[in-house]
Amino acid sequence: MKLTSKGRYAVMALADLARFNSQNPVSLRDISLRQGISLDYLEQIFSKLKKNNIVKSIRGTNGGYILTKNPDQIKLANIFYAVDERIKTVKCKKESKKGCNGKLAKCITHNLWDELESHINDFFDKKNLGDLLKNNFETRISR
Amino acid sequence: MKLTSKGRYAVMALADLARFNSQNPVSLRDISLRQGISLDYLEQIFSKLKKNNIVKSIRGTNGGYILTKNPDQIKLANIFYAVDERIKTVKCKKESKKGCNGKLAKCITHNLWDELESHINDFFDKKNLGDLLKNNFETRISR
DNA sequence: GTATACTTGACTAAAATAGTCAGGATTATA
DNA sequence: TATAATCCTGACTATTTTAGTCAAGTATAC
Repeated sequence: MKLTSKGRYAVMALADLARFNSQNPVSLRDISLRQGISLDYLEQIFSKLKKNNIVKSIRGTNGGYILTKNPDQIKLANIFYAVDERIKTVKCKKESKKGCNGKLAKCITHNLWDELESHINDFFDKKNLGDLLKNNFETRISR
Repeated sequence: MKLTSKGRYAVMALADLARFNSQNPVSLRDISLRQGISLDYLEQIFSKLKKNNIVKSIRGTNGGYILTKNPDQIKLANIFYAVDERIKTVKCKKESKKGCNGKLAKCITHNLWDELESHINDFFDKKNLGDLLKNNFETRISR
């Protein structure tokens, strides 16, 4: 299973982008300062986000990044997928036609992980960037 | 997030134990051979399972391990907890009274991880060893 | 008393993660 | 047209985690 800071950073950065995104591009430098994420690391992450068509870039002075879609249309699952956060539970090493680890049948845990995996994928498939912003706002006004 | 082979091995080994457990203790050597898991590694794992009162041990020749309870009473959540597989999603490093990363508010992803965490915990809380054995049996007769 | 099995703690190799660093390309604007 | 702000790319590295291995026991059945 893999679910690490890279995915979290990606979501944080995109949420930041969505909030300060009013037509004008937002620079990674700004995101870096606001979110406390290393600029160099952000560059790595945004390179992947761009390849996956989640953001587009504008170079040069006053350049930066812009979301390609409405925040409501960007699923968290898409984001994780883009930065290589595969929701992968541990697999049996030598799965073959025979089964797991060369045994006759699938190992007893096999279906279990598959089931968990789809659970988590569903979770992220149902949430989009817009939800996150809305949720955050609600939390803030509720105190 | 952490969900690795150690947890999988623990579940596999305990399922094996449950199947071949007819009053008589089952040795780690047998489990090791049947499941293809290193004996030394199993010893580490069972040391934790014993501390957490999931199995009891019988030393000496013909010794081995026995489940302390009925398989139906052993939740997978208990097993993972025992072997230190915490279902921990990535946390914000410097969470303080102020919030995350020294910012004023909680970071926007904060609630998200909490929510995912309880989702996964629920999943493992609802499943027990007995379910797993039953499920595996059903799978096998259904083909 | 010997083989079988549990017990314990330290050690280690490999992989993954979380960055860092260096250099380059593009563009606004002064 | 020079310069600063950006994006862009790939290689490098330190740290942590994972998945073991190894060694030296102790207890017990036979």
